Amino acid sequence: MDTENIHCCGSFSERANLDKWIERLQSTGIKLTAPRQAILEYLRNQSHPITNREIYNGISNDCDLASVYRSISLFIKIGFVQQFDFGDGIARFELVEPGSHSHHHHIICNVCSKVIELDHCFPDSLSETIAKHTGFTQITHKLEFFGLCSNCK
Amino acid sequence: MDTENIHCCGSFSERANLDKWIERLQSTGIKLTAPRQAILEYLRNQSHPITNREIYNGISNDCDLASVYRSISLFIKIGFVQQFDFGDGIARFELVEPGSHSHHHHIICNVCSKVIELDHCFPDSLSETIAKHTGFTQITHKLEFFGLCSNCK
DNA sequence: TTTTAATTGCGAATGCTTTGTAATATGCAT
DNA sequence: ATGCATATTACAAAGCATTCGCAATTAAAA
Repeated sequence: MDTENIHCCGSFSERANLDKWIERLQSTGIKLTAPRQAILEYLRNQSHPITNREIYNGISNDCDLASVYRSISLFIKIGFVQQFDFGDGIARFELVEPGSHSHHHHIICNVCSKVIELDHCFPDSLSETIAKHTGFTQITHKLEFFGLCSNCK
Repeated sequence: MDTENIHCCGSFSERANLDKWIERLQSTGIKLTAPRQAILEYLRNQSHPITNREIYNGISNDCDLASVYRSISLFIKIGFVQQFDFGDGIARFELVEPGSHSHHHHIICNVCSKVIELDHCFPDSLSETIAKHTGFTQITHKLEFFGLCSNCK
């Protein structure tokens, strides 16, 4: 067992943070189950998008893989989780911290798959131009960057 | 059968255009086979990215599905074809017209899946900023827009 | 025409994801 | 606390895009 994790998960503020997620979950009317708690807690400790299988491996005996898929779908539906696509055919997921600036993108190294979170994005005027030009409304976008990280160049 | 296609495929300039692709293919040293010709010709008549299965259905008895996958991979490797990802887990492909402005994106209707090609993109300065900020080099990006088209709104 | 190597078709396998179902656990009312 | 109605789970199997192995075929060079 890993002392860093003992410290991390045992601290007061971290525990309080998890409780907030549990409260939010219960306020939606859906049931609080052991798998959902385990998944939320595991997601909370990640700094990059992770796959369903990574979640499953991370919480191992606590939950079946199919239940991870179902829980994640549910979390997306209620806005707890955001899906990202790094172009390798495997969906990745990240917790959406309430109140934070959740809109962001990533840059992924083509060689070692290192991921860095980005706050950068293009100005809204681009979407507005596209709206005018195409007649589309409620425009969203998926944007990810790729390249060679400083270690692999 | 569709008169528009008869006109399109039978015209002199269109035939010349196909011949150009065949010449380019042969100049790379790889073999000119019936499946590859059929796939190139089918791709040439599309105005939006299409899936491997759509190609297979479009050329039907001329080629096995596995060969479509293999040919498309090859075409990507030699720069004839570009891959796009619309977020539904099915890869889509488009012919790269030589000499044309090939870098572009799409906007896809969330309801009816209508696709419109876009020339719009953000300025290079964004990638440069990200390069400075992350230390990454050779930065590329994947960008697609989503929304409600004028028919579905 | 012969030769050689690339390419194909076919079937099977892979890997991510979804679904059906009987058993179980949750939240609520009592 | 206890029982009930229902959501949720584990497990197994299926679905679907994609890849792979291999013998038969075909294109291009000799």
